[in-house]
Amino acid sequence: MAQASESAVDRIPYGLLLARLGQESTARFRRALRPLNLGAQQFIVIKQLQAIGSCSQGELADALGIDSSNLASLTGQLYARGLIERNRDPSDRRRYVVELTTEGRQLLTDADKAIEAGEQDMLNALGATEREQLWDLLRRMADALELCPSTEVEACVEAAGDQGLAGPTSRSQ
Amino acid sequence: MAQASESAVDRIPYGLLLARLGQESTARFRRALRPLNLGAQQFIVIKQLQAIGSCSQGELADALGIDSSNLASLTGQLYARGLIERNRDPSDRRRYVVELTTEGRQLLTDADKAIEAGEQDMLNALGATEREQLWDLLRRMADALELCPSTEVEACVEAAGDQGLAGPTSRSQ
DNA sequence: TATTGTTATACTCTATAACTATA
DNA sequence: TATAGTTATAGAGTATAACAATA
Repeated sequence: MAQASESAVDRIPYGLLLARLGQESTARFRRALRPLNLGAQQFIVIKQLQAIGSCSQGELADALGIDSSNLASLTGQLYARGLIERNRDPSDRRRYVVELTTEGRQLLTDADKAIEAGEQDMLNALGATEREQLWDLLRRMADALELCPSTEVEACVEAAGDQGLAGPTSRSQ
Repeated sequence: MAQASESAVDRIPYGLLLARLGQESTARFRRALRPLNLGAQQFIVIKQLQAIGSCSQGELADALGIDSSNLASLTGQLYARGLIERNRDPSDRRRYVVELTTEGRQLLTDADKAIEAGEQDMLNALGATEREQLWDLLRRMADALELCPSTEVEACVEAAGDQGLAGPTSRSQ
């Protein structure tokens, strides 16, 4: 492995590239979503909710790596706007089960359109194959960090191996 | 489970993955750098400065995609702490030429060590070859967006417009 | 007592406009 | 007039602690 240890200087660290690219992406979200009166974090929350389906606020906060206290205010705003529904879990009344409403899904459709252009523009330098590569690499990083799960299962399973072990949605932590 | 509008749903968009991964990376920077009393953005600024060498604040702001008004306060803090030097460009006294000081370089060495663990942890899911792939893909995206240039040349390229000559900023490398 | 979610608060980061000093 | 940088300010995002209700 030629990890260029000659000088720690020559390369901007991965995390820095990731941080800047992420900030750029967030900025594009903000600009694109402003006409919809939707904040970047609000979008991220409902988009994630769309991906994993209904879950508790704690699970959602965990999936997004957002502090639960901050998620509380986000879900509060989304609920006030009728984009999500919140119901107490009958088996544990402390838990709030959150879920997209029809309005939420509709807005998400508009939001997806709104961010499309900026999205494509950011990927402009890469060909189709490379985009797939990038997707795969980012997804695997996110999976390993338990960030932005694609399915409800991933959201709840700790570090269960990807193969076979998918049995019951054991929720132990 | 209703097969609801999954049409455009199937995938979390690139930008969302990028945004979350970037936020995670920034969060790790913050935690790792706190003992050094260095903010994430402060680190990003001096790290970028290390990469491209001395340049004007405007060029630096442009390279990082940070608004120049915000960069002004960042460089103010860094200067107050003796991490960077600021000198007026003799040929245009409006311009501030910023540059790392010896102390700045030293702190950067410590900062690099501090973020190392979190950096590796984030890349844990990827093998050596895949890390190189990821680096290449991210770098090309950033290059196309003129973000986080690796060299001074890249940082100044966009400034090509009102120039009849390469001017005083040209410094081959 | 531990956990789910809420409120409050402080801090960091981002965006915009008004201002200065040079050009 | 236009440009480089600064200041001020409002808004968005993050981190922590204290709290209520439930388990």
